Amino acid sequence: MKLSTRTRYAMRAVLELANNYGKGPLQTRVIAQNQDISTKYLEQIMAALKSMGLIRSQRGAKGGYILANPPEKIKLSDVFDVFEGPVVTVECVADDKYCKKSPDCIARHIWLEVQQAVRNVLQSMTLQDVIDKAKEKRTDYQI
Amino acid sequence: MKLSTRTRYAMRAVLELANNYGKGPLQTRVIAQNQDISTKYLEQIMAALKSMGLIRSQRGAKGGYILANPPEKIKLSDVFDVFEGPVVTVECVADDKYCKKSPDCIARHIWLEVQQAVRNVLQSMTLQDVIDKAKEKRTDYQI
DNA sequence: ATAATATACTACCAGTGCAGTAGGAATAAT
DNA sequence: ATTATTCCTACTGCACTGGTAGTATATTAT
Repeated sequence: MKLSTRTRYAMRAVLELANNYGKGPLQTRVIAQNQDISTKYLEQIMAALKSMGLIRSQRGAKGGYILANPPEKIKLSDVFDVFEGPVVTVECVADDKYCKKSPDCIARHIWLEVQQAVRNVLQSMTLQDVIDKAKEKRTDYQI
Repeated sequence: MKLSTRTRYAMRAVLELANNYGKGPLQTRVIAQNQDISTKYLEQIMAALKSMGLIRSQRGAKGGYILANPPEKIKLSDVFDVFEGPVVTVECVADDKYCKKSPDCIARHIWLEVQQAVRNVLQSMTLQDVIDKAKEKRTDYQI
């Protein structure tokens, strides 16, 4: 049970955008440099984030990306779901018709609890919350 | 973020063993039939569970598998870790030397919280707890 | 002994997703 | 026109997943 680099990079990228919110577009190249990621790879990740409506783009010189909504309106689960999907554990948890045993299934109940725990964490935090926490921790905070 | 069938099948298998605890060994074939899994595939899963010391085997006719410890001594996380590993989210959460940024890293903190949430659920429940919960729910409980 | 039953071990395989690399086209600012 | 940037598409190596298959070995029952 491991996160993909896509998800990790996406989270860092939107956190950078959140940190830069209100200061104009931020370029993929800059984010990639800050995070030490392949620019070309990050490009694809940004495209996915855009297609999900999480970020907006500005093409051409001095272009880049900005958050589609203010950082306090974006939950971490919104970012998480782009690549990890809404399903956290198994299909039958998301779709109770997936298996006829579902209603009585003990195993399903276990994974349901795990999933709820994860979603609780990610839905209860916004990008702004994370930025704030970092700022209060230290002035020269890193993302 | 999805569980492998290995983990799901493993959990169901040990729950069956827990349910059968004290009644002698249970065969792979029987479990596979109950759970509608390929017997050969389950064999490999059982082998892994054995190599991790979670279950014991009895070879030959009337053989099969039994739990290495009573069901109230086995946590769900013990089973989970066999295939999903101790790491739930990213390497840097398990090993703080993985990345030099770790101490100040905000992103890492997020995944750390997610991981804790998952482990809380799985470490707080034993196989016996799950069986008990199923029994109190209905008499003709299924695993 | 022998047959039947079960685990143990090893090899193999097709499909999928991951983690990129690469090249060029479209667009916007200077 | 030049430069900077997103956009789009294709490709690739590799590891993992989810199995299938065959054979060897151990144990029990007859």
